[in-house]
Amino acid sequence: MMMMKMKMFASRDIRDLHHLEEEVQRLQEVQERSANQIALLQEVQERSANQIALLQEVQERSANHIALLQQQLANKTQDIERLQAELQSQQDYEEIKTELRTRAPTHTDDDVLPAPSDSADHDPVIQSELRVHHFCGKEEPASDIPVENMRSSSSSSSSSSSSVVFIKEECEDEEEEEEELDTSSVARRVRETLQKHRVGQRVFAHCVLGLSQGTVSDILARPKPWRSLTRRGREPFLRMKSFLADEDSVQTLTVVQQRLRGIVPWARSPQMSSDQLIRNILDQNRSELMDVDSRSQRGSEDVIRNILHQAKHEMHVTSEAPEEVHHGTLSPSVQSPADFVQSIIRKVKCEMDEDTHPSASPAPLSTITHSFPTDAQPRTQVCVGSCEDEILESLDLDTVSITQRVKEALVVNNIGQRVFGEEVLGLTQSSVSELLSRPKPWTKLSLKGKENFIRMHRWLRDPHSVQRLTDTDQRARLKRDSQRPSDGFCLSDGSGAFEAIKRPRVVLSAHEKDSLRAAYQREPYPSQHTIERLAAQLALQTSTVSNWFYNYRSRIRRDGLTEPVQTRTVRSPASSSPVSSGLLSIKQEACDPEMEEDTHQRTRVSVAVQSVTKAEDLNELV
DNA sequence: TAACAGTCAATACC
DNA sequence: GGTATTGACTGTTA
Repeated sequence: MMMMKMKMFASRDIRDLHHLEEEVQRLQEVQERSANQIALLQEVQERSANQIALLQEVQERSANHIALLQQQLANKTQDIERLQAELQSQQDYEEIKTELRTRAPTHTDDDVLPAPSDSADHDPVIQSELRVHHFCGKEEPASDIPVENMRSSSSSSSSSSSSVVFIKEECEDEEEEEEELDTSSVARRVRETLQKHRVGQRVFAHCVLGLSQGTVSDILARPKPWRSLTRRGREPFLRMKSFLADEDSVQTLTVVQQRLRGIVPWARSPQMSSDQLIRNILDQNRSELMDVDSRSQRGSEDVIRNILHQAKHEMHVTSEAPEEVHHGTLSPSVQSPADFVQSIIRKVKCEMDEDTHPSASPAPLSTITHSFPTDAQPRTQVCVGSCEDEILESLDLDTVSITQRVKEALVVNNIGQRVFGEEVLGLTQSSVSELLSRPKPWTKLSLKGKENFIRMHRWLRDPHSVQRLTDTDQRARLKRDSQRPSDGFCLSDGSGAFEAIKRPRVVLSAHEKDSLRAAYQREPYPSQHTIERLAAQLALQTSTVSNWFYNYRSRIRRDGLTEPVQTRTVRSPASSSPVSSGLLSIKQEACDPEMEEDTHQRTRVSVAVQSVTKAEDLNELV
């Protein structure tokens, strides 16, 4: 009995002991957690202190920028006043006009250029320059047919190509397309002609083919065989053929080139492009509006009239160049003259409002982001002047952090990349996808590339941005649902005029890609001969091969620059790719952009990624 | 003027 | 249906 009682006590003691041990363990855990929390709090406190210090620094920088801006604006105003005085003193306008006309003896300005506006007497310099810009800029004119022998009816140039000035009657002879052209010969002859007459590819590209210089360079350097060209691809060669057949066309192009090189040399520096001229006009508008503000609306009517006047000039340019006129751009979607003029005034005023009230937004970003509209035309870039360039250069955003936060916000709020892209960045879903998954370091971005991150940054800072986007998304969904045709297909305008002829997308096979990759390893910058040989071997078009090399190099570089994830895949050193100055503490070989999924061919290496979060990162401040 | 950066559209993928 | 990829394109840069 005694023994049994002792055993009972013993077992109770053991249980108590276990309980005590568990209690102690729990207490230790609690203690540990508390210690961690204290450490965390200290860290947060420390970080907050740093942020406050940085905020002060940024505020200081802001103040400096504002002072700089004010100084530069004052300087500009003085310059403009001086220039206006000089312009008024110009007495040789008629002489200059005469001289301009005599530059093209067989084709008068009135032939070459669109009808002058009702304000032709405004500014001879701007007039002349705008005319040249108009003539040679990228455009889709319905009636911009400059030279007599270039004339085609406005109705005949309703196709995608603009200029196409040297084709007398486009597609008037359908049978011509049946005739096989020696594209190499045509390209060679065009190259020789351009060289002989010292006409640049840019002028030729815009005025004759309605294409960009880069595209024309490619066409001339690597003409595809006639038989492998699509109808669309044959068009430039037909135009080139007509161009070669018409001596007047060559002469006219020479005149155009000369005009671009040397027209009214006293009006601008040799480096100044027509685009810059338009930019200057907008800068001038801005200064004038600043005058309006600062002088209590004194003379406001004159200023506004002047702006309207200049806007009309721009409209003259852009209405026939609906794509984009750089810098002084206006959205192609702006259709009516009234809208056009209003948009200029609105945007310039908007800029001025923000410039003149810098204190409304303390962060330096506020002084530049006003250039990026919040409406549905985000690609429109107005007046990115030298001041803003300077500010942009001084910024240093953490692109990885921005994209991560944007991605989180989109996921949490169930917002799609498509909506975000269209509403916030003015980009397509695919571009957003690329941007978010592979953000380049800030320092490696061009000015244009930085814009996207500034927009995202601003979007993140805006407390109402998510709600707005959610609303927009819902409205878009409702609209889509209500407009969705029952049969899933409809013509855009009933006439089928806008029905695009879809070109089948080239999809390279695994074998073709392997061959191209192997070729890249041997020769990252293949010669023309190599490209042709590869194209022949793989039965591909030369442009496909060269495009593949361009894209491959580009994406190799991109993947060398961007590494947002903690783990990445790399290939053997033998297939190394160019790497850039590093944000990565351990810089690995850039992975093959087209081998991303092919884990069997690579080793997976964990890479410690150095935190790219810089202390001065503005993101930390918001 | 060749190469590049940025982008789009088609399409593959999940 | 949303996202990622990629061939092709345009405008810019060196």
